[in-house]
Amino acid sequence: MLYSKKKFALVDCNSFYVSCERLFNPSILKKPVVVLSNNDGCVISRSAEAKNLGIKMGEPYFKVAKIVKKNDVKIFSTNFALYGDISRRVMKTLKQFSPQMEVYSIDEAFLDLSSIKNENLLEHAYKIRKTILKWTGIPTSIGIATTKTLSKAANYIAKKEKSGVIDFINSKQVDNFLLEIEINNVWGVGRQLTKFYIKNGINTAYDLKKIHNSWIKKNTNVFGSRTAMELRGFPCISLEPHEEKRKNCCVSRSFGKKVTKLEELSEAITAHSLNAAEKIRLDKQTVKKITVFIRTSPFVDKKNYYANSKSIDLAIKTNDSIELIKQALFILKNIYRKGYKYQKAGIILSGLEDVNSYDKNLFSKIRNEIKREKLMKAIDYANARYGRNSLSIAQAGLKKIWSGKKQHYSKIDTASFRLLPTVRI
DNA sequence: TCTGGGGTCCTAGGACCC
DNA sequence: TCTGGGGTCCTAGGACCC
Repeated sequence: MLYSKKKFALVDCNSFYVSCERLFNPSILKKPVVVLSNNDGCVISRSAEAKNLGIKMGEPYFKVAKIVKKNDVKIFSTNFALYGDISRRVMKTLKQFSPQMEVYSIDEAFLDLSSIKNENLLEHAYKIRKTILKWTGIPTSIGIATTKTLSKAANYIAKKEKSGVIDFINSKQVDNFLLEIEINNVWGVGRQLTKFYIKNGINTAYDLKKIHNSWIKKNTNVFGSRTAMELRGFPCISLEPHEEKRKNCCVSRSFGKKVTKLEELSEAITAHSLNAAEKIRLDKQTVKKITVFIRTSPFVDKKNYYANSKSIDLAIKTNDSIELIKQALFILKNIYRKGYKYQKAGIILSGLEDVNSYDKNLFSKIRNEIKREKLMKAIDYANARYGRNSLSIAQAGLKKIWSGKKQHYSKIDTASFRLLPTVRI
């Protein structure tokens, strides 16, 4: 045998962000609900009822405002602290069903079910769904197959089934299911590949499965041929159970209203630098390279579009907020141009490394290094204890006129007693 | 008026070396 | 001053994911 038969399950939470909001707000249970991205910009999660109204994923809010109003669609701004917390509960529960598990995103995970007998797979999946729903309140869909790509495909079909589970391993109609999946909904096929495939008459997952391997190899990259092989049942992508530390860390936001002044951009970049520094300290990492970028809106006034970014390689790796801010503001001054209406700014920390590999060298410029480390620890502690940005630095600004809109925030914080819902009897 | 944010991986091309 | 082939490493940009 060329390979060992694996069995994968992809467990995916249904309309995850919406489901999280529903947990604390039963009045929106059977109603159309959407969750908006930062700054209330785009739709990033939709309930089944909202999908049926024709509201599309990723659509700008202002384009669906009419439908929203007409159908009394309930709107929520993002509450990532809440979604992250619920996600951890779901993953913890899932882990009981297979220690070999890969948390793939905030709302989905691959499980290795190779040890389960074929005839028991369905029953096992139902049990997983039932337990997750009972313990966390979150509805899920499960797809089972011999490769990750096929389990994604099975999951896609499962989302439309009442049972919420599709098992390709025991099914004789896999090809029929694959015919139902448009090529752009295949895992690993994005916008560019979709265009190319459709031009060549490949319109469904089934078409991609049936196309000659030599053609795929000649015309696409390794990604393309991997996807096609996986659709045929040859595993090319393995389970990655270890949670690896991130290699880059980006913090960026678009502004609530357009920003023109360097001072305002500086405030935003300072705030983003603080958040990024805190994130990498939490992971016990240091950074080698800082990039700062700013841009105007790519949608309005295209003639006056301006976007720029620059990087600095640090002489010495650090995770010190004050040092990072200093460098970031230096870059910002360098790329800032007067007379533009800026829409977004951000900072990227790359070349992240573990603190242990932290090597002090001759160019160390941070004086009182021990003191500064203690200061950073104090800031991190205060912000963990009293909420993000409880302790900041003055440079980040207090008014924050650049900060985004959050008009429909649910104000649920599972880590705060103050915000617990009250029950009146 | 209003168009998200945070990641990973691959690839082509340049710099450098022998 | 000119000549060639072949290798590695790094980086920026693109494509993809949720």
